[in-house]
Amino acid sequence: MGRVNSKAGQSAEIIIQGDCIEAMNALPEKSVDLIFADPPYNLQLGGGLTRPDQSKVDAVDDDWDKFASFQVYDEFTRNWMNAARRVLKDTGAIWVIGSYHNIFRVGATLQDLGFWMMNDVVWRKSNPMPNFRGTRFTNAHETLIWATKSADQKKYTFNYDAMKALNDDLQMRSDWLLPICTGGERLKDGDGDKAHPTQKPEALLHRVLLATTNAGDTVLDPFFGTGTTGAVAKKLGRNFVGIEREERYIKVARERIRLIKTGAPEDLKVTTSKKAEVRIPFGTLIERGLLEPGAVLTDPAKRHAARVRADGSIVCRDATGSIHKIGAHVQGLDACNGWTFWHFKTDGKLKPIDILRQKVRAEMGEA
Amino acid sequence: MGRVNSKAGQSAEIIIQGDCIEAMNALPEKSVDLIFADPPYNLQLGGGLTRPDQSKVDAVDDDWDKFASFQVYDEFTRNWMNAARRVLKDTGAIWVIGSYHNIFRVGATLQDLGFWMMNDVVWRKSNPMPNFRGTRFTNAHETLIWATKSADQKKYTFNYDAMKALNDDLQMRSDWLLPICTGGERLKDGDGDKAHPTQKPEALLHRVLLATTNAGDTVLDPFFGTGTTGAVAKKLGRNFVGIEREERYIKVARERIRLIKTGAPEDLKVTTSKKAEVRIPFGTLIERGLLEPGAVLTDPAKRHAARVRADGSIVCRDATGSIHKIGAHVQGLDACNGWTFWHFKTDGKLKPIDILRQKVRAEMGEA
DNA sequence: TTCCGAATTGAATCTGTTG
DNA sequence: GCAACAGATTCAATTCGGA
Repeated sequence: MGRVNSKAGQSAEIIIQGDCIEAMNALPEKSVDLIFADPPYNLQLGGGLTRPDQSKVDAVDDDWDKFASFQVYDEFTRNWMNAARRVLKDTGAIWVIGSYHNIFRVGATLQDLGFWMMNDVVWRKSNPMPNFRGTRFTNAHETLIWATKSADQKKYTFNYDAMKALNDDLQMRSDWLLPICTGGERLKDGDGDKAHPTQKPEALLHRVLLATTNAGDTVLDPFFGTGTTGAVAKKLGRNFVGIEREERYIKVARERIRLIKTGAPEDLKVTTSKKAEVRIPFGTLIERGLLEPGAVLTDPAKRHAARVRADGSIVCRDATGSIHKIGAHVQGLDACNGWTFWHFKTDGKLKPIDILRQKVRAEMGEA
Repeated sequence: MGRVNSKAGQSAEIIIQGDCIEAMNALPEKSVDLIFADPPYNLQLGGGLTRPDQSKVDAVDDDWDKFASFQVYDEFTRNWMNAARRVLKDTGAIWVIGSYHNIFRVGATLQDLGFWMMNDVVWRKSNPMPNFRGTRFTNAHETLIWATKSADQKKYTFNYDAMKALNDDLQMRSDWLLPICTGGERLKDGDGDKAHPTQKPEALLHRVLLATTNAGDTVLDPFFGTGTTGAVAKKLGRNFVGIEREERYIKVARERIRLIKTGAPEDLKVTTSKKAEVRIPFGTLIERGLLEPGAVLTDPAKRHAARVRADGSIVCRDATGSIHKIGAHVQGLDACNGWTFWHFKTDGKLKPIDILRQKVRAEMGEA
């Protein structure tokens, strides 16, 4: 076990190689604001699975997902959660993600240890793997649990208005529709194979960190893998500590995070008060990486320019608000359809942001 | 405790008033096909919970009693689940619905008792109650767990094709979007207040029963409430046994169910899978003269050719065997469905031999 | 270069009957 | 109980290759 990467200064990025329990016990107590944990799911797969076209499904058969029994898994869970609890500030919170194989044990253990559940959140996958044999319902979601350190903890971070802004000025619900991690975001090893079997999408972490941390907070991920938590934390100006046992994952994570740029502080500010109404969640574009925080939008004639912030609000000179509100403001009008007014540059051409919305709609299928 | 309503004949509708554990223990073992359970999680409303030693549990909403209350709840859960397990047929299954307050304990207990999870299913509420104080995500879903009696249980009911038909010919996913129970469906008492605080929508039970029971099966609901399970079971031609402690809920349930009419048998038929159809050996086609010995079969691209022999085996170059074996062999695969792979020429066109099988099935159906 | 069809792939507790 | 074998079974998104 050893510290791999540590940077002093305004942004701490720490990756520790080793067992997560030992590593957490070596950290100062009550030192982190949020823990995001993606522990092994304890899948119990039978023989090989083939698709109808007889191709083979690449199973998660790694050693780190092998447990002898529920009892052994529960003990593992209690141990890492106790270590996590120690390093968590009293005002801190924890997120754990899992599937039906493990999430009920995870949830019960959280409660047993005194964590207090705020929500269970369902990640609905827009493109899950089908059930090839027609034996069950398509396993189309995973479950996240968000819990504070204790029941009597009244202070915790929840950026309610930022979530609302991200969701078209409707309260963010407990079910989130997001695609799984594929395409360019999916990290590959030298052979072109996936670098990690269970890489999570950045959009998921974006929402988690935006909702329950503030810029400058420290996020701990005890099952760091290829570093999605670190990548999004850096992008959003949060400090992070990642712990990972496998050197090969750390290597990938370091290179990945090296290339990430932190958004400018003014872009990372999130809405703290009510804003004008919007119809389509513009924030989804940022969450999904179609626009970066800090991206510049202009009108077709380039008379006005605005900067995009992480929660989907935009800034033009002194004014902050939705794409519609700011669009109306700069034109001196009462109303404006921001989707067609604001443009972004791609391939040297200005295009309305509405084409990005269409892209998202196409990807997400139903509303 | 007493039996309130029992009807002999083709459709059994039984409502039992009393404690669900005692009542289940009084039923014959291995007698029900499906259990649907909506257990209480608010221990105060659950009322009359007792510890194993029969001592009364007092108010459990104080922080100091959180751990004690989880233990008591787990004990309660183990007790009713064990009783449920006893009355369940070996081919039977159980559904349990809950929210984050109790579902993790319920799920872990199911696993501890040997039930085998098939899916966790998310009921997404299209019209959830908002979070008025803006302190959390809108609690917009509940979780259902579908589990069979044991891991090595190979036979269970899942009407895959019926679910697929219900979902526009796409596999039914594990997330279901349904409205909460309101309007005319919501039962009221004499004062116009809701008769039961957590009445479930019939649409939810409709999907559960259609997916995992057949007409004529017996469904048990140990927390019957105002009888949604019974109402839908009757509508769909399933027998049911409902157990409920409170007389006032039973009264409402009886009147409700009395008004329900069972659908006509032909309307209750659902789309079935090919697996359920009669098996036709390939040799039958030759026997019946639909293919002559010596007939030539090819794949759609005409890359491979095989000759049919009198006993239903086929020959391709040196290899002899079943249509499936040879189909797999020539493609270099482990398996192949010979019915759809091999084609024969008729009217100058290539057609899969599967249409001949369909012809035989149609003829057998008439006979 | 662009467009269209084919191929690939993702945290999966993934068959049933006969001999 | 195990081996052999029949034969049923997939959605969304991206990438690749040929026209």
